[in-house]
Amino acid sequence: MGNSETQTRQGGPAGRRYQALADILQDEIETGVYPVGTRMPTELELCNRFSVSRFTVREALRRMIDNGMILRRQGSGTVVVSKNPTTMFVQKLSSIDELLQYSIDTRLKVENSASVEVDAKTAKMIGCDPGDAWHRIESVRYLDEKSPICWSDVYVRPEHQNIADRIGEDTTPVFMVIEKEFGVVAEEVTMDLFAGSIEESKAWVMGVKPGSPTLIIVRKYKDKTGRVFEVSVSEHPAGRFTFSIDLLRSSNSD
Amino acid sequence: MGNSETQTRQGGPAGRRYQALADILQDEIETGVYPVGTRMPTELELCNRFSVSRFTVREALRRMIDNGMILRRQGSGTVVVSKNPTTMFVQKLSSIDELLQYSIDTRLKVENSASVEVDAKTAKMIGCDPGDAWHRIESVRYLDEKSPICWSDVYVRPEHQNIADRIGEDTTPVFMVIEKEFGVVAEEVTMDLFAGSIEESKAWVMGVKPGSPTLIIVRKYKDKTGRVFEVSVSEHPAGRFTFSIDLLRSSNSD
DNA sequence: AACCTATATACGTCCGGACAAATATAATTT
DNA sequence: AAATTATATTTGTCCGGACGTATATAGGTT
Repeated sequence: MGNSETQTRQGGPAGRRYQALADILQDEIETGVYPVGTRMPTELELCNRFSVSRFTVREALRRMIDNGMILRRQGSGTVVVSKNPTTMFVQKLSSIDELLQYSIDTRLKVENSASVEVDAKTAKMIGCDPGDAWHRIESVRYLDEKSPICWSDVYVRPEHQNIADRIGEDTTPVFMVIEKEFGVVAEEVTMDLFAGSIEESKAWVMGVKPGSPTLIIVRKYKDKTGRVFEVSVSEHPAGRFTFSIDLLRSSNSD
Repeated sequence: MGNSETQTRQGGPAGRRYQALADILQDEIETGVYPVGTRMPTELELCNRFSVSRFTVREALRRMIDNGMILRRQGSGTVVVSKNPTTMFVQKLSSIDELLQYSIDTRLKVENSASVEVDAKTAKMIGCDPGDAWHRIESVRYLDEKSPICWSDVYVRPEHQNIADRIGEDTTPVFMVIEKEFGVVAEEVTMDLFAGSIEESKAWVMGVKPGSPTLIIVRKYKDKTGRVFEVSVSEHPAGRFTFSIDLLRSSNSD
């Protein structure tokens, strides 16, 4: 990268200099020049070695941050945290509806609402201890009057139990009602999807044969302290519902 | 932002100037000063209006890009694409394994490999026209010798059919073999999950009763032109497999 | 040895300037 | 009017410099 006279990139490979540098550094990490856990050269050292400005170095490192290969801390330095670029694919959810994957005109109808002590089986499914006190709202989600999509058991904390009255009023998701009403914010949502058989009581409501296949989705909503403030267990009889995910290769242009 | 004398941030609110600017601009977008679909002021105009350098403006706009509010194109300008910061929840897949959700020590065993013309039912499932020519690789994924996890039908383009020999050699995912072998790159992956009943022939191999519930996952791999170059249909008998998604509220400060 | 302090180090923020590359616009030609 | 060309506009890349702020290190104190 001879840069004696000016910086006019004449003769250069039409390339982004920082990208070329990022490629080199990534390669050096992969080949073990900078092992994971160790510290990389400082910005100034990289500037001197490659005869580029700090801007170029920082731009290169910025990309490597996005790729999850390095981690930087002011005053400390740059640490290698991964040998190969991570976050290959990214899913972006642009709205709550995409998260829940229901069109806004579906509606919950509450079948039952009561405080319960969860049994062992449920405790395992929703990820709490047996005997914990939760308020369970049993409901059915309808597309229209005659078309039940899924059975949904919503578990909320006892102190939030009065939100049960609000369910079905409009199409607002339950966790958003809690957010608005009690000020908690869902910082993390985990979803588990697996297949199962529908039990007799629910099968009757859903209009399918007992034991027929269902897609079970367990959603756990956590606030920033990591405390789960809502768990929902939805059972979708086969053919009623498809869960779709669209993953795009992250545009970090490796 | 009175900045008449110098840039030495003396008296300044200890603040990141670009962040303050980003906040202002985001607020102006939300309040309709720059409606969605219209073009925002140029960098130079923002520099003048706020008496900051281009660096600061670009840094602010960069954050708004990450938030999905604006879109920029060289030579063209900056367009508002969203009123409020989108991507409320972001899923990051740190590796291919997370995408496939199998630990690296699972292994595919090919049961059958042949060119087929897809029938109507399969065509609908994998999203192509009936009669289209694909090469189908039927296989079973094992955790160890005795533990089948799922049945997997992998459809690849006829011109890629010879990769069938490579499956099972190591634990590399099929689409990565195609990527490496033929140079195509998966730019987008869509996944559909739903419940179904396992058919008799597969049930026998998987060691479950015919008609028992399964989690069916259909994965479509597209290159950058949008052409699907691989479709895999995996059937996981109930109890064998859980698909987990972890969504984090995107940390774009706001 | 444990604690505090001064210093050096390294990343973060911000400026001004310059040229490159892509796009849009205006002018010209056909 | 349509197509082509020239020009202006706008973002992208890159430089050198300056100072702020957080962290680590070395030194001194208790």
